[in-house]
Amino acid sequence: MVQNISDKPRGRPRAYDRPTALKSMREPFWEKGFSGTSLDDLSAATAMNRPSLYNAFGDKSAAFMEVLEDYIAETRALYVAAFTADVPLREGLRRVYDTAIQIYASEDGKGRGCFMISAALIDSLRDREIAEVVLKALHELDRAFRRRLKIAQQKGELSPNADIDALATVAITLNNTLSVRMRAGEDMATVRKFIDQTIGVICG
Amino acid sequence: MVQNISDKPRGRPRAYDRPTALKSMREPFWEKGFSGTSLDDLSAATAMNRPSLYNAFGDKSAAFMEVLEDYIAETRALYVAAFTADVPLREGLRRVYDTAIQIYASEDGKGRGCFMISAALIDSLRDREIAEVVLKALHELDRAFRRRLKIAQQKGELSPNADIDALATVAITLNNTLSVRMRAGEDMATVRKFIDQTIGVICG
DNA sequence: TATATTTTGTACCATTTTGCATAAAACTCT
DNA sequence: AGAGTTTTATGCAAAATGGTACAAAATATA
Repeated sequence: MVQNISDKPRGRPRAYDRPTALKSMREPFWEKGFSGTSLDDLSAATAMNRPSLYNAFGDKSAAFMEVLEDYIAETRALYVAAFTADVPLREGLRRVYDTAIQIYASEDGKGRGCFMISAALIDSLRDREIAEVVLKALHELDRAFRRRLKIAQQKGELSPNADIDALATVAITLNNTLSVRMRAGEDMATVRKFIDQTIGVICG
Repeated sequence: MVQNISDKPRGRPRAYDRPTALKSMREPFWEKGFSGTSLDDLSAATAMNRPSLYNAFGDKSAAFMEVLEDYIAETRALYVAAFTADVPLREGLRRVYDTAIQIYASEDGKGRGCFMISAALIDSLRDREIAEVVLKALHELDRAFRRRLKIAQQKGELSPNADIDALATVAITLNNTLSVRMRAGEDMATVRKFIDQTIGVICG
């Protein structure tokens, strides 16, 4: 018997929206990391009380993993849009890095970096699953950069002799560095200069 | 009146060596971060009891700052040695990255990344002083890369037309990325490939 | 309206954590 | 040897934290 999604469930209706709560938990985790975030922080961020949190997401560790995976899924879509835009390579790369910058900056303008790199990796030694999920997502981005440069080469935007994988590595390392620098509070002029310089090296 | 360093102090002698204790505290902080490390962890790592820790380093926050600054001072010396070696650029860059890899790998072979990037930056939003210290140290490394490439250009190892600052940025972003990837458990073959590829792009 | 069901809100418990108080220990100086 | 000084060791108090029990609230169904 399949549960009809439109059936209203039996008991008291939930006061929270699960996807919204996930995004709300992202904030304290992003700012303070797993260990630095208390259940009270999560409770305050989501406006849910503790038992509801447990019922919805399990313990703190499970909640963090789900927030991490939700972040990856959400940002993947943003990156894909930038990577698949049918524009010249220079403009394409710029869109990818603009996407990164937008993700890595919090709404108040303060940089906080990539959630994976800035907030999740600290626990990669304690929790192997975190390391695996993050590494897999990083590799997915790596492949996207390589694909993008290969397409550019096929279109004649890059020399047929160019070492595409090596240039992709240059593009990849910038992306990881953007996270590090924005979390460290690097001024945006420097960040943009890094981007311009790297695109210059890649596109010649 | 200047205190004679050879004078034995008056009371019960310390059972710990301050610099050694600093390095011991580095381990749990590196692995678990500031929030994830308890005073019991520090006590166990240093074999000092709590009151001695307080007397020697102040509270946990002050201890972390001192560990961070000690790490920066120690690794600075290692990097300087690599940067100032009188060898061809390719070899010089390789030595710098070999230094980084050695620092970023723990003794049991598991990668843990740069202490600043992997362990300190998570608290950069909470503690502005951490952000400032880390950013300053990153900039110092940035300048070292630029200087090294400038020297190579003067020696004719790089084209007079080459955009040295742009190439330095490529070198810099690899270094930051090495930390990220090693913390994420990237396999060393991939890490070394990143290095080879980046050196290839810089040195042509 | 009564009952079953699910969520919410309050309160609570056990553990961990930070920080400190106090006395014993180990040393120097007189 | 005795007094003075500094560190160590034990232990404790207050607060924070993770997790849960339980009754009240809100809904669908009979």
